[in-house]
Amino acid sequence: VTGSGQGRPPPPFDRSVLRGPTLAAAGSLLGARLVRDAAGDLPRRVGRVVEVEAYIGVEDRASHARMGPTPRNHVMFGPPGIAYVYLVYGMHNCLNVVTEPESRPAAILIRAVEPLEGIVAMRTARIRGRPSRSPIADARLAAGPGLVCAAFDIDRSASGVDLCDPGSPLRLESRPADEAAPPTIGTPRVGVSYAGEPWASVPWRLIVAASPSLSRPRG
DNA sequence: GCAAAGATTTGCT
DNA sequence: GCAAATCTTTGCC
Repeated sequence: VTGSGQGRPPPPFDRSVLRGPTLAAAGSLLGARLVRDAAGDLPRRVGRVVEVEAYIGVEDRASHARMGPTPRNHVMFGPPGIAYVYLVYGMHNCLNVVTEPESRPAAILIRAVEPLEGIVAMRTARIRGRPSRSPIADARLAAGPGLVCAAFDIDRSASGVDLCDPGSPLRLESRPADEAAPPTIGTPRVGVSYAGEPWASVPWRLIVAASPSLSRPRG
């Protein structure tokens, strides 16, 4: 029905892209939107994906899938488009998007998003339960894998959620058609030196180079 | 059954 | 620049 306000909602992220090669999917994910629907007092939160990391196959010694299916990582061995959320260092949650066909374990870690909507809600979620001293700049609200989950209220209960389902309160949406694909570059992944070579050095961290919301270590 | 390290973030030296 | 916070998962006995 035309003229009835918003028009039809944006399409969810294309699952067939996620079913394909993980590095290509990771490139397509840059510029996409991470969306958390409004809930209670909190309005809708939207962020533009600007930093991701690929973890591909059991042979990738940096991947949680390297030891085969376990209670923690079994989602990685399932169908593409599903969220894999884990707890790291006993305190930070990290959000991944499962890729490639079922039984082939691979995932893309969402390392940083640029806040677009619901910035107040993101700041509220970041500060909740901790007396923050210095103020947080808008662009830095989700500038790291643990911070993305904190700003969007994502924890392990979201593991298994279908991020390509338009009805999911937490989901991915495609980059708007009127927005150009951002220039991107690849760099080594962060915090995986334990994996040894070549896994510690492969340039599977993809970033929107010009973004002010990249995670801290590199820019 | 226990010890060790981890796909991080923050605050202090 | 470095170490603490904090707890789950993994590896080895």
